[in-house]
Amino acid sequence: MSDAEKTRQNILTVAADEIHQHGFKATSLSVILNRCEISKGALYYHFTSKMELGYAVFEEVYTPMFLNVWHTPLGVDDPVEGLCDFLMSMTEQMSCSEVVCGCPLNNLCEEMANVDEGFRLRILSMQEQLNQLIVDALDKISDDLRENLAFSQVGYFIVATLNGATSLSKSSRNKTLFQQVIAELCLYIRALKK
Amino acid sequence: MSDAEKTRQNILTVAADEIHQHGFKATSLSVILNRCEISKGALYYHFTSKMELGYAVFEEVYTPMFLNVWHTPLGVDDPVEGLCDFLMSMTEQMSCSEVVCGCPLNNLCEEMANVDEGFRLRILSMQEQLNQLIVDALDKISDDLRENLAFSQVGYFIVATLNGATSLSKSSRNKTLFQQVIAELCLYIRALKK
DNA sequence: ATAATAACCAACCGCTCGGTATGTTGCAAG
DNA sequence: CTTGCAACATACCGAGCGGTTGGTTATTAT
Repeated sequence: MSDAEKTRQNILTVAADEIHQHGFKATSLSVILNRCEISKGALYYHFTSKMELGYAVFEEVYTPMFLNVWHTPLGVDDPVEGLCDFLMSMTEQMSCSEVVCGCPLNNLCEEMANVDEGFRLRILSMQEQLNQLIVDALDKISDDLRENLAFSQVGYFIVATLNGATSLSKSSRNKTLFQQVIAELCLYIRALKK
Repeated sequence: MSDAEKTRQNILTVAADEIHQHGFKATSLSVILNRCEISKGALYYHFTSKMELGYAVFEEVYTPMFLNVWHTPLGVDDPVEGLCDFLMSMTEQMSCSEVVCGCPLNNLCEEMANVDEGFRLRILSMQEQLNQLIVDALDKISDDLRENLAFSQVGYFIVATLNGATSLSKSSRNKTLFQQVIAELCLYIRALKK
């Protein structure tokens, strides 16, 4: 990797962390510059504006991260148990920053979806992809599931509840409420089976 | 009501709307001043800082609004049906601003819970009160409900899912996803009964 | 050897922000 | 009649923001 590419990747990594911690609007370019130990010229050489930097973070950091994180538990033989295991292990391995800062995708959705069309469409696409992962997984074992289930509806329900659960952990500053919601969510998911 | 009190109430109403639309940090005092047609001196006569204004909006506008909105559907003879009716009518009566701007409580939770302790504690208290309303309602008809239900857990689950649903409607800019999640939530709620 | 370009750096700009200090007005009590 | 305070208005401040401009350096092609 060339030096220039290293610089770019470093900016993306640091920016992703800052945006996760403080949101997009409250993220200061000068803080990113300080952490990367570069000048403003360097940043504006690689990105044309703060907005483009935000889009790049979304596409090159958040998107692959999310697809990867969800792909694994849904790819196993029994995605229902895969999902539940995944959710339960989330509550255990959840770092302090995740308890406090929430999910990057959900954060950006709350903050930016209604003020910037570029972010909105990227977020929407990501949500649809996640939902499709769930739908595909459920399709795979549809024989073991209850009749009359609307898979897409179920997928969005799961994603929505998970987002709401992270939101609750923000205000309580601990995992308890999150764990409770996840526990109830697992009950719901397991009840999808016949 | 004295003139001074009218001014104060007007500030609170306008600020509540601005905060709902743009979030707390992105809400500009000068915009509030313009909409209220008052000077900065007037605002700082009634409130000592932007933060105190935010707290006042939360306590004097949002809190009573939320308690009132939730109290009605949970107070009926069958709160399970009351809740479902309430949720379904929400999806119908949902105004454009609510689709786009989301729930004020959830917005503030996402934006402020991890950066300001004052907001965090107020939000947490509000969430606990809402949860208690649900728990009380379920207690009332516990004989008709399944055994081994953790009412508090169920309450937070419902609140979390609802929040996640509003989040989804932000990125899709229409009610469809919201309606789907709510429909699935109603299925879950009705399944609480024996 | 020189010219060109990629990859930066430092200084600065206009703007908006929350907040403050001081000035003004109307009414009510003495 | 005037004194005093509640209820504002006006003007200003420093800080931080995203973004721009004009260099500078190292590498590469000719």
